[in-house]
Amino acid sequence: MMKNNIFMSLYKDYAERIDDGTLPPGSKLPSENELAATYGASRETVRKGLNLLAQNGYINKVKGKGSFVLATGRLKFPISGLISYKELSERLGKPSRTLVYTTERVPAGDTIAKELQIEPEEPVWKVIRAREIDGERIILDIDYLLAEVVPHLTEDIAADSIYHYLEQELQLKISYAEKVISVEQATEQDYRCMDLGEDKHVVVVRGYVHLEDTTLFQYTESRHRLDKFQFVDFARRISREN
Amino acid sequence: MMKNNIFMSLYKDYAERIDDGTLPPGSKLPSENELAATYGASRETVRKGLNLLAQNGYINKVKGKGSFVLATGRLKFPISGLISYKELSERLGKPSRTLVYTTERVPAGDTIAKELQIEPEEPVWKVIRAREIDGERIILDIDYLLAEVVPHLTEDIAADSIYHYLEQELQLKISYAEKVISVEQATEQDYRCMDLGEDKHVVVVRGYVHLEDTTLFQYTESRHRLDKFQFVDFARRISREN
DNA sequence: GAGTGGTCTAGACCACGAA
DNA sequence: TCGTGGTCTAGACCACTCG
Repeated sequence: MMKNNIFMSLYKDYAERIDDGTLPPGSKLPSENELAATYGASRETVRKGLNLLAQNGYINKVKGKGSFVLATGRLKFPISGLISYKELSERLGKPSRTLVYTTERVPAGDTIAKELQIEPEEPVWKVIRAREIDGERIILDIDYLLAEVVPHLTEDIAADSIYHYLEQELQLKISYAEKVISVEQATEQDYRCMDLGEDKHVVVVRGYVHLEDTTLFQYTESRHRLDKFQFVDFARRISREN
Repeated sequence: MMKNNIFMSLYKDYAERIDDGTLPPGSKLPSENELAATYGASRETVRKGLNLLAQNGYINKVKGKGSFVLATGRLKFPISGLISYKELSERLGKPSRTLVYTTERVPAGDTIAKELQIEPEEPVWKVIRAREIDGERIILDIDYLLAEVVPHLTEDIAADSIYHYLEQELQLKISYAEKVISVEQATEQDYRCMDLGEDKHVVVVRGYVHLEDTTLFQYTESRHRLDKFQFVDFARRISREN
């Protein structure tokens, strides 16, 4: 059951030590040769792990000098990338609650069918949840999942973590997602299900989630209150040499 | 002068063919062994190039089947990642113009000194530019660059591309950036320098850009009109084994 | 079973930084 | 010069898909 990738072990070892502050920003990691020795692995394998750390903003590699821990983690508590709300809130460690408004199996309908690229009659699971932080309903998540892929769903699962259920119970392999962030007029539903102030707008994060075989199986609208919305992105520059 | 990385050539070859539609979504790429043969390279080297394509949302790799072109590119015209406005507008192909309001060398001042983690007296270049698309000033970019790193700057450079100047002329190695997206009240300056409608808010993208040696040398505020703002993100799920 | 991608190895040569 | 990371190789074994 355990996965024994050496490079993934190395990645997790160091990601953890950097996250919890054992390795403070500016620290120097052991050289690739040293790591190869301590992990009993080849240098190329060590490099795979280190490159993963670099991509995710944990370290910076400098030719001739070594690998160094970045300070990014300090303000990394918000998030980019493909992560579930449960995983996120666990990292934040803030008092947080999920209110489930809807968990029902319905035909997709024209609008959603277009987003999921299916027929309007096709059955989907429709889940509506509000995320309450510090006593205010800040985020409204509206999820649509292909019923063909996810045959069963309950309010209890929706209240906990749908992703956890999909990956652990159904053994689905979630591969990648496209997200589009924009700002739109608040709807009637937004006013009803969230604690909006006077703002007429909400930030909308649309997510299109795909399985390993590229099946588009989930469409999500995550609607955020303007004043509480924040999105953090870490980006490396691709070399522009000719 | 030319950089001859084999894996980078492969990446650029296929990125281009996917961008321009020569390879439509769903197409199957040659197998890794075939690519190794045609590029006269080892399989590991080919895999480096393919993994880059996968990370950037061009392809999806499936064990036992092959690598396939994703449809993501179709709605990829907006952007995530670390890319200059000039590179972006060239991809979009829309009529676009840059208005330079300010190009001056000044002491950082308290606010900017804090963002750039320097002393308030330290000199910085302050550049203010509006981006006009379809005849409307949609984006207001306010850049601060360490004068110690960038000794000279002109309005002509600001009107063209600062990044191009930094990388090509000054040979600076831009490595990574953190971006934070949020929504804030529009300022007096926003109203003066942009064509805002009735909206009281703007989307603010703060960027902290670092060199290879992790020097923080640029702080940017990119202020966008609500109704024109869009941010696209491609994310792969990190395996959650264990 | 043949073909595919995923992981790993034990070497090699290079470019860069520091002493 | 020596240690560092960057690139590359030629092979190996595995897990998966498909006919």
